[in-house]
Amino acid sequence: MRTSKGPGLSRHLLIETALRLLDEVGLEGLTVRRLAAELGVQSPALYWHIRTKQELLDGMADQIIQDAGMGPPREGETWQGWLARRACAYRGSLRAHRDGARIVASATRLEPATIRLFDQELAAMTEHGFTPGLALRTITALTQYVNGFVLQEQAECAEPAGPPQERLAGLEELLGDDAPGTLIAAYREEGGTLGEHAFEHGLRALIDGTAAALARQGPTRPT
Amino acid sequence: MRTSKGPGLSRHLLIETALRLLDEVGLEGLTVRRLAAELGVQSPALYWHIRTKQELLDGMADQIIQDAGMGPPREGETWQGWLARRACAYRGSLRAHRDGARIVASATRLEPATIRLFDQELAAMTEHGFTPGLALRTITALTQYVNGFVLQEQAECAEPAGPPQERLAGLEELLGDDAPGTLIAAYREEGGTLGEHAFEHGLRALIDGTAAALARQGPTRPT
DNA sequence: CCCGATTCCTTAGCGGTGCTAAGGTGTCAG
DNA sequence: CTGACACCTTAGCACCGCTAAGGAATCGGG
Repeated sequence: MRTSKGPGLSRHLLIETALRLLDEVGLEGLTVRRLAAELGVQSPALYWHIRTKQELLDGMADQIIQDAGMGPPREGETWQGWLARRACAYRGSLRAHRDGARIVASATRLEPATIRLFDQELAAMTEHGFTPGLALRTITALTQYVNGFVLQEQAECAEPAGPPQERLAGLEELLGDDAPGTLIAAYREEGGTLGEHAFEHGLRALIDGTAAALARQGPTRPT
Repeated sequence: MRTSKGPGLSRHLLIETALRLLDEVGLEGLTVRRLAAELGVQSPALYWHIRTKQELLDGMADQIIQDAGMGPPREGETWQGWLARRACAYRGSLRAHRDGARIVASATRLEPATIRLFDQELAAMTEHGFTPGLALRTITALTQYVNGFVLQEQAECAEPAGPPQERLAGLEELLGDDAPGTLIAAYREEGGTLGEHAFEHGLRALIDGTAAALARQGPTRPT
């Protein structure tokens, strides 16, 4: 399989290939042997570049987070606009790979570079009047919200049932015919189960609520 | 091990025992063989009562959710107070079992009874002026927020590092000494990483933001 | 130029996993 | 008494993450 000399493999190549393979076979199908085959190599070869499979998953999670292209707000951007853009970019990055949210949620340790980026974001928020603690609480809440949301999104579309109509039909016979069926009405009102509407609702609520908390804590150094 | 006659096993007993075992050995240690041993039985015996391990996990998730004791608001309770109480109860139920959030997040299907309860909650919200869609968006956002939050909480306390101090020391050498270190300041300001403060921040923000959305959508039938 | 050290991959295999096939044993209806 | 059924056992398959040991290639120092 391999053509010439040189190291051939590398930690980064493992992560890149694993992310590509993930889209094909999903998290359950992503085994060390399968990844090795994809790289034209025997499975123990991978353990020269990673200590454990979890370390590979951590690397994949870090890559997904980095790919979101987050970071401090741009010049002239309000913190509200920045947080919204950041959350959407993060969600997009999670959704860019099959089971992306599960990968990130299962990560145990992130790269120092990622944590430093994180730190810069917090620092930027303090310049907008945030206390360090409030800044941390805010992005923690936002991050966990996005994680949970995409986790659910990807869990649903992984099920065999065709998302839009079949699920609704199943619901109708589930709830008694005489039941109020508010869930069904809600499904009809929304497009599918969740979707953009639900995400933006929670996102806007979190940001607006944070603005209120910011005003509450102490309107020092407004920007 | 088993003493007498009778079926001995049952789907419900499997789930109950699995939840107890989960607290001992964690999700990684929860294997079919281990659970069978706990029940004094050979592992294939379990497959008479469940079709697959995933079905067992689904049952466990459903049990965890049921144990939260959710449901429509009490008499005289504001919907804000109800949502807050509900979210806290849900979080408590997730945290009541080791890896509880991971169990619920990995669930693919819930019992009809649980979905009906869900439907009743939505119906109650419409009586407070919510549109079915807004009601669904709201509890979806809240649920996903709690899921993500507890997932992170339980992922952290599972790590070997002593949560309070060691983590902080590790951070200090991670970020350069000359860096602003807003993260460190935030950690100091908060107790630990996350905790009650951060959870309540997001919770309050979501509820307040929902109130704004409710007022925005149409102040019909206020209560 | 040779030779030991180092890097990177191979073959073989261990203990474990979820799950299935086939067979036994008890209970109970006819 | 007997057949049917519910429930559990023994045996084992295919796969998993990971380790031990060794071989081939490369490279720096004498």
